[in-house]
Amino acid sequence: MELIITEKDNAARRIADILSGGTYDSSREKGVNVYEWGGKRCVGLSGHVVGVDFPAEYSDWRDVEPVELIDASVEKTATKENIVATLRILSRKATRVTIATDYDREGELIGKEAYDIVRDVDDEVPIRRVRFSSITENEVQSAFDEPDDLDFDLAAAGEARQIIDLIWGAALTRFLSLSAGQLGNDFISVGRVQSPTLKLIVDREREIEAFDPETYWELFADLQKREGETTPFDAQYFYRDEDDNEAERVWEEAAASEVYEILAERDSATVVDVNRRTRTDTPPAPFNTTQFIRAASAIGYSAKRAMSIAEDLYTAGYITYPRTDNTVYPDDLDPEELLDDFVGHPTLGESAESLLESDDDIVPTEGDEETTDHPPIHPTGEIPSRGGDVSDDEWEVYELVVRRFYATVAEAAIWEHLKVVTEVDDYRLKSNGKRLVEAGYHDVYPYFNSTENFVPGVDEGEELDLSEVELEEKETQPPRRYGQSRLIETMEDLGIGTKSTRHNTLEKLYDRGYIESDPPRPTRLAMAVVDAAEDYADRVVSEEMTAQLERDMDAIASGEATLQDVTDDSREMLEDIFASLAESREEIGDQLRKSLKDDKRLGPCPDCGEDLLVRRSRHGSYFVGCDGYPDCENTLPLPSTGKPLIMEDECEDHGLNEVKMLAGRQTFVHGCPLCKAEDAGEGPVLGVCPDCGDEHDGELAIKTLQSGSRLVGCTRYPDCEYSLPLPRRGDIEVTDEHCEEHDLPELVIHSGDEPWELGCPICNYQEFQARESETGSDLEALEGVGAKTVEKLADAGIESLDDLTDADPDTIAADVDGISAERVRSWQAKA
DNA sequence: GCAAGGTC
Repeated sequence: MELIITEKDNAARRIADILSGGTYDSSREKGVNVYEWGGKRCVGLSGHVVGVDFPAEYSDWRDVEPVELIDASVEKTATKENIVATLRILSRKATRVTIATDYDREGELIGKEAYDIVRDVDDEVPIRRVRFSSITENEVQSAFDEPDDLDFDLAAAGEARQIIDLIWGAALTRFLSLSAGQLGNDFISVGRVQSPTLKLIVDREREIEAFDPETYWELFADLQKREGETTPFDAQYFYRDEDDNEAERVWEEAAASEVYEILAERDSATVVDVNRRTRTDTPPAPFNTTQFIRAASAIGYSAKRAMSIAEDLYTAGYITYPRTDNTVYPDDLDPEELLDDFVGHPTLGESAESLLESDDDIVPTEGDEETTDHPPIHPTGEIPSRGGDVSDDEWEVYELVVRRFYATVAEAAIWEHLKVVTEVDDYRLKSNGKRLVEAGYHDVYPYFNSTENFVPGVDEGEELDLSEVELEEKETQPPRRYGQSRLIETMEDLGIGTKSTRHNTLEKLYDRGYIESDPPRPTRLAMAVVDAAEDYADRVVSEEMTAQLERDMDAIASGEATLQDVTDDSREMLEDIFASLAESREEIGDQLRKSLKDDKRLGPCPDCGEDLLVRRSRHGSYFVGCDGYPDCENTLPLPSTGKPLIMEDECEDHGLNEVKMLAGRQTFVHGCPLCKAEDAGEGPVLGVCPDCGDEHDGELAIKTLQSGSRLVGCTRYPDCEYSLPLPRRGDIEVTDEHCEEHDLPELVIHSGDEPWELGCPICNYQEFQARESETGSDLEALEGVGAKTVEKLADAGIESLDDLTDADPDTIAADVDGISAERVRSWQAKA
């Protein structure tokens, strides 16, 4: 019995299909698919099934000095126990083992992990390795015809990376977290990839903060031919600067006005130069992961969402593997054959047909990167049905992948650029026109900007009408923040992270409270962490650490160095860092704590002048409290939905930062909490609060929230969160009748023609609850939905079955971890 | 409860 081991289930199934000619049987062993045919079994791992970690005695952060981690042993433990167990069982029956993991460094390491598991069971069975860069009949067959051995040096290079990342990451993360007293969920993390990425964002923010805008002026006018093509076109004033370059910006107002006065007086300009040239606009290269994310982001998908959709499309068999560095199609991809699959399709067919009609041979474009891992992302030829197999969003991303493939086999586009220079007295104007002469690939790939800019044909010496002269005052702008896809591209350029992890790294920075919003903006904590790292552990925020590691890994892979050499050197370097870090522990901790507080600061407390901070109550709800507490007890409420984000805008009346509530698609701007509190106001007091009245004299009052909805709540909110619901509409009348049981006035609601008696608000609520529990309605009633899921959904703004049925499953899946669009759809069907 | 790298 031969056992074939692949990196993932999907690959296992496809290899079984190819090698068995479609005759394999599949079964499940401990939840793992096993494919079997004629004396062979094939099983897929799930990437790494073992991971590195320190022994258990190092696990309590408070018991261990971070520096001790440097020399702690590093163990491998199973992280996917069912797969490891299955592998052990299958190995016992194997007479030969073939490792068929992905053809890259990490694949070699994953293969070595499988090798160790097999060897642990059987130290004799022959183990061989096959390598192929795409799972196609030809590649797989020839790989199995010429098997090779596992490359232990290459795997060791990967292991060195694991060890170095763990030791540096864990030791420095624990050091910073301990120094700032941030244990538990809010630890302060550092790592070889996340920290240089964070530094990119922080450095840009520093530039923005240091930016000093300068005023300048630009002049524009309209020109028009006197006969023929008389549509007006734009012209802009320019001059020659000291270096004899063309410049449009005028830095002195007086100079700008002088030009303006002259131009405004004149009504004609003379053409002094006409320059026409054509430019070839070559079609884009095939998609690797980074370029795919970039293109998807241009049509409105976040990196996370784009990858999640791509993974779904891949799993369903519509596109190839979405994690790849490769931008060169493999030889066995036949573009004509793939185009043929789309012929006749109602929306994708026409483009494919036009490409097939071309007389020239189809030669796909190539990017700079050619790797052995996987082919560039392209459609498989299996076409999903829109609205049936895939949602609208998934279709949009699928179409992008299809059209990108079209673009790579399409003709270049041709542009004609026309530059016209005109003269008015001594002043010059220029007009830049561009026209798409041959649309080429733009016809099949409409995602790039192909707008034309009209400038008519003119002759030198021709007189043109001049009108609409305008002088515009402008300011130089600070550099723009990096967008998510720009960050991922920059990471790739710097060589940090991998195709599979870059987008996750950004998510991690969000989770750790280092960045907020989109495009990401760093928090004060992020700036303090980068500051501290720059001062004491510069390596960990520099891309140079990865560059050095890559060199070291190459040395291990080529046999010039050993894993031991490299990890020893790295440990020594970290020892040095800790030597200087130790003395500054308190100073660093102070700085981090201060920035943590800065991230919560809204502005001055109107009562005492200390800082108002966003805080969290014991019950988990957010509110605004004073830093002067307990001397100052000033508090302000925040809405109960979502997580507060402090915005840059400040309230003019109170000098407080405005607050935005992040709740997935129900995200909204709350504004200045003090303004809101003043607007909302408290209505009449009804009676004693049943929760805290005895102890703290809390009273129940009718309150109007910023959303316009009303409730009966305790005057001591947020310290006391007791509340009762009130109807959305109608005027509330407080009657003289009192409920004997609760000693509260009965309420009457006036809306429409008939007033209705709500009665005592407590009785009313109890009756409501009784009805609720009878019908057993709402989210928890759904099968497979527990309290935890309800909580997750609430964070995304889904609080009832009604919300759920109205929501878009894909958006929910993108917003909430661990909930798939598929699951949401099944709930919607049941609801 | 630390990293980064696979994969879902």
